[in-house]
Amino acid sequence: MQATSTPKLTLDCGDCPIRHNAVCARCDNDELAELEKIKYYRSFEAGQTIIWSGDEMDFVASVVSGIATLSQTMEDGRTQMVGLMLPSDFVGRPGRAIAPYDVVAVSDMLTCCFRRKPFEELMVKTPHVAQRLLEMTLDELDAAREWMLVLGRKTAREKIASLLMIIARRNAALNLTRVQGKLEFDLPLTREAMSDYLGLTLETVSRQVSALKRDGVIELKGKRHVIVPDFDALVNEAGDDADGGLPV
Amino acid sequence: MQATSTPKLTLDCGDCPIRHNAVCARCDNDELAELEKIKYYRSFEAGQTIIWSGDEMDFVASVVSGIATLSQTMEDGRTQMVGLMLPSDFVGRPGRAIAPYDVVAVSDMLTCCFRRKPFEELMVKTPHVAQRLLEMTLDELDAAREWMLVLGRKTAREKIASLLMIIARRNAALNLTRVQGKLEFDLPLTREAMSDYLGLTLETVSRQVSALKRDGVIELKGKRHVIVPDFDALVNEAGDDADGGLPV
DNA sequence: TATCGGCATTGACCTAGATCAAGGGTGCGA
DNA sequence: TCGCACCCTTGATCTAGGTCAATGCCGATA
Repeated sequence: MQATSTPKLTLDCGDCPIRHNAVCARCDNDELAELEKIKYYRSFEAGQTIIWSGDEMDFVASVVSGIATLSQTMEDGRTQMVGLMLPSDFVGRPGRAIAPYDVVAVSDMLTCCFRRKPFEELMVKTPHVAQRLLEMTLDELDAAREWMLVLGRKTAREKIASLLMIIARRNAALNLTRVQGKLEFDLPLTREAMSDYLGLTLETVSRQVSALKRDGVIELKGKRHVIVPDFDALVNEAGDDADGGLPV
Repeated sequence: MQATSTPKLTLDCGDCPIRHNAVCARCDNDELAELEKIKYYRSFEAGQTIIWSGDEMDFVASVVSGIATLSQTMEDGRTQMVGLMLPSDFVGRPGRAIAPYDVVAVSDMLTCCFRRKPFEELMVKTPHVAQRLLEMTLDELDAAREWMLVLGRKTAREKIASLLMIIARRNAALNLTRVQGKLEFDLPLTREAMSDYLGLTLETVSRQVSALKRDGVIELKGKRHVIVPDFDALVNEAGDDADGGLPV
């Protein structure tokens, strides 16, 4: 966050950090050139709401860097996070104009955007985009179903362990490190955001984090930096069998 | 279930009840002919497990008639339903050989199957299949996220009401009737299956169904036939705002 | 017509997690 | 350096829903 005004953002697709994971992953050079024509970058600050549920949404976007959350809120204020959007994840849906969730930037973010209509037209012409989007959507569906088990059947302690596991895994994926033995990472979420993801209260989150720490499953440096001495022990606490389900 | 032995099952795609909703919905006649070449029908009896989680799965399928559930089970036996597959829904995933969930026939079922490899090859050639599958997958992702709110934040009573709402909606969709005012339908699920879907115990399901009945939100004929005198009242009990989120 | 097995209901009691309430850091702007 | 906003933690208490247990209701089988 060194600049408060938004600088002109440009990036050659060839140099893009998410080139090989995002919707454009399968594109050849010609297709990439087509995308390049209609893309534009947009940045958001930590805490900023990118889209409100119910708003018209005239673009779709790939997360280039930073983290966003998708969440639903009931009239009485109960809220449930339904997605954690990390670099290369795709926000928005071709063919839909109204956003069904709030999208909030949790950290400072950079997104690669496409106006919806041109993107939809382009999808018809470039099958590799549609193919990749299908693959990504199927992965997200798996992740959502995995999360249904967490929400529906796991205890508070298991829920916390499950969340830490997922964050550790994704972190490892970004850094291309193995997830086993000792590892550490920063928690990108406040206790409240964690509670919204897990269907708990923030007090319960706090208590269970303390409990895991007391039991030596994790160590904390400050509030947000987590050290996991033994990843297998954490997986065990999550109640998953050894393979840990889908590597999200 | 008049025949216990499986008769030779054939059906012309033109006469298929799910022709305009399934993965083949967008196909033109040529594409349909391609599909017709590789399709085969398979029927299952109520209660039969179609696929075990972890099993090799060499086919994908559309549900033609009947109902199936997708569910995950933890080692200690806790189980969570993660999907309810109704006519026109698609089971299996192109590009994946191992089933991640148990798939169980809840009623007698008929499915239209394709061996996985030929189907994957066909998907490359017939973009309309891939397009439709993307659309269906996006819808399922929305439904899964909607369900995350139910599992994470709703009370037992709201959960039951939400489930009844969804079943009523889907039933209406099949019969092409409006969902408003008075309506009735059969519950396709046992109390236990309902509890697996809702992340509750079967006792709680039973109690809350009784409570909704006592309060006049629903009436029961037998254990499984539900009459909803006023759909809006039910929606209200589900805690959803008037529009009720995504029409699944 | 007895009885058996699979569902469903209902009651009594218990507990995990929610709720209410009181501090405890820590960083930042004045 | 003060003080104010945010987070976060911890304690005391309450309650929704789980657990355990008994019973009811059918439809199927003999």
